[in-house]
Amino acid sequence: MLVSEIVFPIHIDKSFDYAVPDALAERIKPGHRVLAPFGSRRAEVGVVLRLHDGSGSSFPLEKIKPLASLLDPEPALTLEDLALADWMAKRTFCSRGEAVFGVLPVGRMRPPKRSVVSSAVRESPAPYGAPRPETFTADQASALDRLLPAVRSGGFAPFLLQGVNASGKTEIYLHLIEAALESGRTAILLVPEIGLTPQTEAHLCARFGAGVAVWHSALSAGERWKLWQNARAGRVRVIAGPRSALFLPLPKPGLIVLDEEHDASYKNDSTPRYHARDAALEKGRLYGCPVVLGSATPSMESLQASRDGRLTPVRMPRRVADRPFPKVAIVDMRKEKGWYMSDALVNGLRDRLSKGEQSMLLLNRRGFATRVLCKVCGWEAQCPNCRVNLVSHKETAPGEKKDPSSEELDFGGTGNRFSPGASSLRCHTCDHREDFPNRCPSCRGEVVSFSGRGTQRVEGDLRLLFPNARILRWDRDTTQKKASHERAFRAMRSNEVDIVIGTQMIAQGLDFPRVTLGGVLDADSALRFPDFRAGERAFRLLSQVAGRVGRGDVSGEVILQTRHPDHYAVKAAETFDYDAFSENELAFRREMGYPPFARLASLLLRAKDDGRAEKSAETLMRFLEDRLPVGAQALGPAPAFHHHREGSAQWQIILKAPPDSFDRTLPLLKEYDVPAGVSLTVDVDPEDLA
DNA sequence: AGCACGCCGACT
DNA sequence: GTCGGCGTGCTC
Repeated sequence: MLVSEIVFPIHIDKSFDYAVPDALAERIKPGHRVLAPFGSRRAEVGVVLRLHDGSGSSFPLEKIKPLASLLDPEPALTLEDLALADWMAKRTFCSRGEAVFGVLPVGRMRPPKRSVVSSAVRESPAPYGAPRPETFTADQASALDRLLPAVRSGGFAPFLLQGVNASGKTEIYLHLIEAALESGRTAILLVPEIGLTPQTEAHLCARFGAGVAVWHSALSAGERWKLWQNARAGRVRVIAGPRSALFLPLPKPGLIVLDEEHDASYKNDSTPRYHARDAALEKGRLYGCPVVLGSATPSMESLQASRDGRLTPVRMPRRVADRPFPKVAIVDMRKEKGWYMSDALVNGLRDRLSKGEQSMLLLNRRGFATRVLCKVCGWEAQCPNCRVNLVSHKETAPGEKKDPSSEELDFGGTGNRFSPGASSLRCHTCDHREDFPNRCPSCRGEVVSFSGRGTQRVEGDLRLLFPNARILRWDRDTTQKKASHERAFRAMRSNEVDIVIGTQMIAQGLDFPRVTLGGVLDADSALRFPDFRAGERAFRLLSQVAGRVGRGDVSGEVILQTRHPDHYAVKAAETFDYDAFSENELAFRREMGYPPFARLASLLLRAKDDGRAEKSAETLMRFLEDRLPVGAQALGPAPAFHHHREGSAQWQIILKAPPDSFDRTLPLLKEYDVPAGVSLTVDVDPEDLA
């Protein structure tokens, strides 16, 4: 009897044996998607791991059921993909089934009834594509000398391309992609979640025309399916997209590029919690193709890997056209009396307005006021689920706007008058929403007040300060709709904006040549985060803002407002000195035993009842302490950063072990029985410790 | 992960 | 008296 070993996308680490009907026996292969009866479910999607004659089956053969059907004519996964899933299951501590479906972005989709006929993958090249440059800078030329031979000859080769902002990394990527295509292979370009700018897309289309596809997270199921089919049929030669684009089935991959490799969005935030950087390297190893990690400010992990010889370093230290770095001014806010905008910043804004140049302000908090409280009794608005501060948001009153489709890009004067009636309170952790209270819910007093400042409030202040300026707010609230990113981008490029105020998302990768002033309103916000990566994130944020400024012909200026002007991350950002920063940072990580000199796993125990969660964490702690290999530590248990979340309580244990013993530490968890009513989440190599 | 089976509270 | 809460146990 022919028996197939099937996995399902479920959290148990088991495979299930099914009999293969004779009609399928000839066609079925490992990697095939199948439909099979599973428990009470009539037809569940599973994937074939292997086929055997049944003699090795651990399940009584007389009890096995037959498969219902094959879902696709050909296997959805190659043997290499299955190997990649095996790697992922071990690496991220998930089940094989979860990993298999993790490397299959169309996993549970059913093929449409009518077969998908597809022509061009992508419409005509977009408008502002750059022509292929005739010459390269010296840095670009020497980088290509190192990278091109690896792409042309094929075979696994891992690189770290460290190029300062505006050193011309994108051009290197395009050139390498071209080389991969010329040798008859395909290329994958990974970008951060919000990092695929219309520019990059346009560059790719202009250069490679049809055959370029973009894997958006916003694609509909049908579009995903179609793109996946097109990729496997060989109609896609270049794919660009966020982390899951890595798993599109391009035949003969010849190059994987991971741009902004330091970016936290490469870590998948649900099971399987893989890091696309590690997965890309593993895929390159399995398929035999070069992998290029690019960044202006590499992660400490990749930097250390390049020092250990696990990545080949390639550096581009100079900006194109020897464009000068912007002048960076650090403003010590402890010496500023009064307002959150320093005189230097206000004067800078006024100056750019008079010259018709653009300014960009960064504040890492959206909404209006970050805290809402009662001045009489001290009550403070908190999320009922998460017990974190609720943030007030001004809502657009119905009827206030004539054209609802343009409401998120509002250049009109809504003013700064705060009207509680048109406000809501929102939880930024779980998205709980409620109305702004007219009276204090606790003491019925009328003086409900607010403090702290988000982008919405700054936007209002700017409108009061500069009534004639065209101001654009750019954050998650204003870019919820599909086209709004693109529209904001075009508004900036076509000079319809004088001042843009936004969160993180404006600091990344965008190229606005007219911006000559950058301001970071609160440079310390990243430093305050209780995490060992706080310094790294702060330095990167500051240098990213600086990198957005002065990209045109006019040189730029950056103002960093801080209360820690002497912090090494701030000092290093002042002089664009990644090397100085990373020396300090690596020394700190080594001393404290943090990554990259150790590996971490965050263990989260969650239960309805706080006491039960705590107790189970203590039990797990004792279990681990009795079994940990030398050098490994378990820290905690402590209330998790988000102690209360969606009605449950969470306790956390941090596992910490030197890289060589980490792999022996993790499997201990398999032997631990999680008590009833408690759930254990394991996040290996967490990007943040929450 | 789902989904069914199985034992205790507030409603027609 | 039922409808339904979610604890727990199983899926080839």
